[in-house]
Amino acid sequence: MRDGLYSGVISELLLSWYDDNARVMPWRVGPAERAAGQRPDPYRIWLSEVMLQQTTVAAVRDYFVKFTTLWPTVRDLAAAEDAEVMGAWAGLGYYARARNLLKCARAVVADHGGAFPTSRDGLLTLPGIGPYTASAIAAIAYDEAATVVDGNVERVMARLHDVHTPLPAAKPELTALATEHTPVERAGDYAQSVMDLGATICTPRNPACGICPLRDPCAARIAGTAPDLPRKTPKKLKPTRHGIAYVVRRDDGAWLLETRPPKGLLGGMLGWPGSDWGDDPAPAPPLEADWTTLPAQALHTFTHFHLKLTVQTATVGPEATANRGQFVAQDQFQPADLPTVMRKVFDLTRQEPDLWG
DNA sequence: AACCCGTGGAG
DNA sequence: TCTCCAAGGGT
Repeated sequence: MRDGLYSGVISELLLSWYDDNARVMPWRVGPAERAAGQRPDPYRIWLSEVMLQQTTVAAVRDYFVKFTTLWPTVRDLAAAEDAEVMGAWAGLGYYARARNLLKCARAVVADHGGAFPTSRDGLLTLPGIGPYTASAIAAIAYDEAATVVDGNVERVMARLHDVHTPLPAAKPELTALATEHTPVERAGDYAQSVMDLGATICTPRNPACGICPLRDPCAARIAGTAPDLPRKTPKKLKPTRHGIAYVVRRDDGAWLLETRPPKGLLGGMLGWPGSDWGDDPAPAPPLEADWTTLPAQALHTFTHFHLKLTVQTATVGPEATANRGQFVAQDQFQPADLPTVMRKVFDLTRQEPDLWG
């Protein structure tokens, strides 16, 4: 072991800290329930871990409660309609997760008798479960000594060992270090302890080294480099794309909406018909109408580009037919089912009091 | 391997 | 305001 940091020392410090400081979350089994012999439900662990991919605990909490209330078991989820699940996921982002969530639930029911595989390798075969999530479920739900490597673990390892290699090149090195520290016993608690530490003490900015359980062995704290680690290769700047969104309302109150193609950006989600998004896309109105252009644009930033959407509106008669999408009755449309950029478009139309007559 | 894929909060 | 970024996976 490099740096003289024996794995047992680190995991013991972290587990001891975790026993007193574990955060309370709806998907966690607390100490009292654990003492009573209760084990984590693999379905709930899986659901929480998928929701937590690149997403904060605060953002996930309400969605987790909603999903487990609507669908208490993996069989319930597997039997749900696609549109129901996509609508329930709306607002949480990274919608491929929701598509894979359904695929995975249905695979668990169809191919595994309704029970999740109990090993990391078995979990890895399922859609939406990658190296991190497979390790997390195996460790937390089944006590397998799998090593969990997420952004928190990478940051803690980079600081503990003062690794200056920038990410993502440093990933193999940080993974190896994390593996050396993973204990055979309580691997699930250990994994959660590192992630809790990263979320509350070993934070990206202004780490609280003074109260850190690893302050003594931490090489970066000793070197004074902790706030600057991990280093990262600079990322590209985001271009700005433009587009037109068309909001059509029929006399009877119905809205013209479309389900977007199943792959790519916002795949499978509900949205307003529109042009392509690019440098100067061609207009693509879904029907012939007397269009009104709203004074304000909808502004939204995705992972890799900014978007400025011009919003055009029209009211049409009962006989109107569109070349795209379908009319949805007023009482069957809920703005909460829209991804955020589409909800912003909707909100802009609500700011025009005289718009719909 | 590099790129694609959302969102809201923190500073 | 703007940048960073959070319990990544798929392709």
